[in-house]
Parts: sequence; structure tokens; C-alpha cells
Amino acid sequence: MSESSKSPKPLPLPVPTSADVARRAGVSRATVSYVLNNAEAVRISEPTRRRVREAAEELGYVPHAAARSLRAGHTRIVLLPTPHVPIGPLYSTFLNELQWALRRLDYTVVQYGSLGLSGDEAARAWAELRPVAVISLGGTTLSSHDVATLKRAGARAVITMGPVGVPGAHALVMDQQEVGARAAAHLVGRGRRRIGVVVPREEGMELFSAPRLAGARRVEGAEVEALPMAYSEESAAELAARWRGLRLDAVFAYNDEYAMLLMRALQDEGLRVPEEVAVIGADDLLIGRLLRPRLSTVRIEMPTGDHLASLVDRAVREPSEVTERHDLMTAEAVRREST
Amino acid sequence: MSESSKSPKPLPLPVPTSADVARRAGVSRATVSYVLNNAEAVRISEPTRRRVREAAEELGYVPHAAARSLRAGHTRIVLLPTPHVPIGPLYSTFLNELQWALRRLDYTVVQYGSLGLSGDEAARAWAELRPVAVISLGGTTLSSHDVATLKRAGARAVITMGPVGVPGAHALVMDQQEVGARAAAHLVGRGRRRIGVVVPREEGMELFSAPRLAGARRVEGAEVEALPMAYSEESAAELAARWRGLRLDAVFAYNDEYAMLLMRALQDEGLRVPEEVAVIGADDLLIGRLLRPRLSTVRIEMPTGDHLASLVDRAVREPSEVTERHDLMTAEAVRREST
DNA sequence: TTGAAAGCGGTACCAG
DNA sequence: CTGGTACCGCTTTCAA
Repeated sequence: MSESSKSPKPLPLPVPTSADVARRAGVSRATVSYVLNNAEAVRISEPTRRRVREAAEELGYVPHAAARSLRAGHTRIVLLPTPHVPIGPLYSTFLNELQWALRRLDYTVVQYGSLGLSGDEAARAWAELRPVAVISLGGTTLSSHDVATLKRAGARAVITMGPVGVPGAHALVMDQQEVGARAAAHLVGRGRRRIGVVVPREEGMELFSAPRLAGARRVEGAEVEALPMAYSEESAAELAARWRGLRLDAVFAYNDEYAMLLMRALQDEGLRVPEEVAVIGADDLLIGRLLRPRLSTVRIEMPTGDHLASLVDRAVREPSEVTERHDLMTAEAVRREST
Repeated sequence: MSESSKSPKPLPLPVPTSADVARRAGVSRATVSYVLNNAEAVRISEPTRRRVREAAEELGYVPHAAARSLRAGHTRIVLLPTPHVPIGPLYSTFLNELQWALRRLDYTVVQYGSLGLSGDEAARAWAELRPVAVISLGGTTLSSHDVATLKRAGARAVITMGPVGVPGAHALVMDQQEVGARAAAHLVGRGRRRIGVVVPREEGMELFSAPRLAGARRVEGAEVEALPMAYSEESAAELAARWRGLRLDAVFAYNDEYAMLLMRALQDEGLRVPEEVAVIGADDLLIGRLLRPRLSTVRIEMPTGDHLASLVDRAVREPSEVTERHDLMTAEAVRREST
């Protein structure tokens, strides 16, 4: 039997390469490359160009990214580690903006999950892709060792958005403390003193919740008490049931979702909002305006995707060794009816 | 000054390769490869193994994924096109499950956005990565041409989760029609006849909203009217203001978020829910239980991540040419107080 | 204007 | 048990 006979396996059909295109067009692989990349440095005759293009089209040729970047010595991959926790609409929208902006700068945005991996393993897995930049937003913290691994693998920019700066990384600080501080200050301004701060029981949120709590604590005139609570009706009801014993006159509930849950439970318990207890959330979700009373909140101004994208781009082109701190986030209390 | 003096450019430091490791350990590249991959076919002495491991550690060596897969002739990448619209918690959780399950099967999960790209461009961009499988969940539809492009680039499984089957793909049908049908049937069962169906004005949701509308239409005894509405208080208020003229006695509002928005607007307009108008949403969000009356909804049972992961795995190992239809989703109406 | 060939970083065959 | 080496697909000098 000759090589061209049917193989037993169904269709491990060969993926067309630039050599196939070259053969079909009757030119060399070099010419194929020139044509398909619109090389300026070299002039190729129009008829040849057409033949190459047609051949590529007919074969359904798509270049092999791995081979290309191997040869080039670098990629244009910007890696976004996927957060482990479900993300809210605020963050989700921001992420879309960011992707869009990066694409316009000709980067390839890749989200890479690391669910069952330890910090070190995750960093190695990311490094294998040789991303030119890594943007770690929320959920995942990068250790300075992780940052080193990534840089060694060629990452020109490592940006972290956690509450704390990481040595060696371009820290893009989202100061979550500010959120807690604004909430507490607002409550104090409304005459409240004994303030409960809801801390989610769910895993992976400490990164945000701890600074928010700390921020509330540092506000003058506020007596703060931490209140662990899970994102469920049962947990909220349980907390509400022992509310009167806590002797609090206000609560900052981590974010609007927890706030709504708790507020409802408090009302079901017969407590009047805001007379007996003021409630404030964070993130300014639309749904917060649907409850009665309308939920007061801390609105967070995210940096625009464009802004962050251009920051990345600059860092890639001119990787300065200094750790930079950028405060791109602002927070502001919005009073509605629950405080 | 020696070579170790400061170079003008900061640090375009070379990324360590397996050759560097080999040199440092005093062995060949082959040996490095054997050791680091725990090759069974070849026995390497323990001292050598140690020397190699140490050298790799000291250099912070991380293998180059592109080179590896180039040589291997295939990748273990499962590509998940990122949806263009913000995703809900339901989908978000499912996605995490799926990633986790795929990782356990030793696949590399990569989410790849395609925001500013046309369908064709997107398919090509994905194909460049040579993924072994593509799972398109919601938001993005694959044309049969896209599927062909991907298969030609070596994808052994292309799974789409849209409302319609795509030729050449393993269609994993999430029949959104069923959602609309369940909602309408529930309302008819509660004695309603003239049913409004809210259709989001936002881009990119037609893929889901159109089948949900169609599903409602096919229910016996229901007179259905489509109601375009944006996800904003203004749009909801505008719709509510002209409600009485519409002469509807019930509304299915696409999902719980739109339902809550509309229900609040209707109440503000002085309409009683459910006496004058029954309201039902979909997706069974927790927040739907916080409003009064509590929101009735259609609960959607997603397939488990494990299930889908093993489906992918089977398809990869044994790529059957037949287009399969799997109905992994079920929907069921949950009555609370708004209907 | 086009072609031949080197080489990017790994892997795996075959010798030694 | 270990080393030499061919090769994966693509880009890019250098020559013709």
C-alpha cells in the first residue's frame, strides 16, 4: 500500500502550512510570508501576490501563532489571570473595555484560569505562554516571587491591582481602604457611632473585604465591629435575629448585594431602616435602587479600560525598573434613603 | 569596564532556555528534557537528575509553551471565546466549574476575547492558537464556515451552546425556547392570556432573547406581545407609563434583572402585582427574593462542568464526524409571589 | 523579484 | 545512561 492510501483513523487530516501554500502557488515559503504579512521591505509582483492569496484562501490556511512567536522571540500576549470568584457587572464591564482597548493596540488578550493551581504553579503556567504583560485584577495576589518568575520569562510589565503594592511589579493600586473609609465617614456624618461592617464568609474575598474593614476602622468617631456573613438568606436572617443584642446603629455591608440581603432580613425582623439602623453598601448596583428604602452606597469609579491599556503599553515599551503606584480609583458615598 | 558594566538599555535580559540549564548542569539538552518531563522510557541517574533540577531552579527556567507545542504537533488548549456581554453569576459559576474540570483532565483553558473582530476574523484568530477544542458558550455564534476554519486548524472538537445547531459542530444545545415556553405556560396556568415579553434593547442578547420570545409564542392560549426595553430605570419607567394602554395581564421579562426593574416601575405607576399584572423573570437570582412581592422565575439547570468537560474529552479522543445534539439544559418555572 | 537556508526552543529517535 | 541531531512552522537575512 502506498502512503496515500486511507489511514485507519478517521481524519487526522494535516493542517495546511505555509509550505503547502507555497507549493500550491508555485513559489517559495519566503514569498508566502512576504505576501501574507504585507512586507514593505520587499516588492512582490501583483500577479504573484494574487496567486499566493488565492492559494491560502483555498487551503484555508491560518498561520501558526506558536511558530510565529517562537521565531519572533516574543509575543504580544497580555495575560489576564481569571479571578476565582464570580465577578460582578462592574468588573465585567471594565474587563471588556480593557480587552477592547488592548486589541486596538494590537495586543492579544488571553484570560487564563488557574483554578486548581497553587500560586507558584500558576505563575509558572502563565510564564510558559511568554506573555509580554500580565495584569492581575482582583482575586489573585501575586507574590514577589511570582513577579520574578514572570519577568524572567520575558514579561515586560506586571501589573497588579490588589490593595497592596507588590515589589517588582507596577502596582496599580485600587485602594479598597478608601471604600470602607468613605462608608464609615458617611455614617458618622449622619450621626451614627456604632457601626457594623459585614465581612463575607466566602473564600477569596478577604483581599477586598479586609481593606474595606480596615478603612472603616481608621475613621474618627466610629466604633467598628466586624460581622461575618455568607451570601445567603439564611446567614442574613441569622445575623438579623441577633441584631438588637449587638447595639449597632448602622452597618456597612461590603457591597450592595450583601447590603440588600441584610437590609431585607433586618426589615423582616421588624427593624426600621434607616431610623433604627442605617444601611450602606458599595458598588452602586442598579438593583440597589429597586428596594425600599433605596439603598445608599459607595460608588467606585473604575479607571477606564483605555487608561489602563495605555499604561500597559507604555510599560511594555519602556520597562522602568521602579515600582510605580498609580491611584486610579476614586470612591464616593452616595446617599439615597437607607442612611 | 567589563561586560558586567551597566548596559544602556535597562534589562532586555535573555530568557533562560533548556540549553542554559544543560550548560549549567554540565549535560545535554536532551537530558534536561528527559529529567524535567520525568521521561519513563529512559533511565537517568539520580545525581544527574538532581543537578539538572537544581540548575533549572537556580535559573528560574520555565519551558516555552510555543516551542513545546510546535514540536509536539498539537496543543492541549481548550479555547473559550469570551462573551461580549457582561455575564451573570449563573454562567460565571458554571464557567469556573468547567475550567476546573478541564484542568483535571490536563487541558489548558484559555479565554480569548474577540471584541472588535468580525466572525471570520475571530475564528481565524482562534485558529492561530491551534486549540484542540473550542467551546463557544453564549454570546457568540459560530457559522459553519467558522467551524470549518477551526477544524482545519486542528480543532478536534467544536462545541457550541447556542440555541441552534451548527453544521459540523458538536452542538450542545441550550434550548432557550424552553425557557420562554415554561414562563408562558406558567402564566397561562395562572389564568393569564395577554402576555408581554420583555426583549432587551442591548446589543448581543438577541441570541438568547429571540428564542425565549419564540418559545413563549408557541404556547397554546397565550397572546404574546414583544416589549423592547433597555436595562435602565428610565426605560422601565417609560414602558410602565404606557402599560395600561397595552392591556396586558402578565409579563415575562427575559430574566430576573429586567423583571425586577420593570416590576418596580409598574408598582411606582400604581399597578398591583400580581393582581393587575403578573410578573415572571428567569435565572432564579437571589436578589429576586428580596423584593416584595417575591419574584417568580424560571430556574435554569445548567449542565455540570464535569459533564461538559468529559464530553469535550471524549470528542477530542474520538472525533466522530457526526453532529451530535445534547440537550443538557432543563428549565422549570418557580412560583413565588409575583404571579 | 524570488529562493535557499539559518535558527527560534523543545522533544525524541538513534548511536554510543 | 547520555549525547548528537533532525525537525515542528515561520520569518528574515543574504544571494542570485
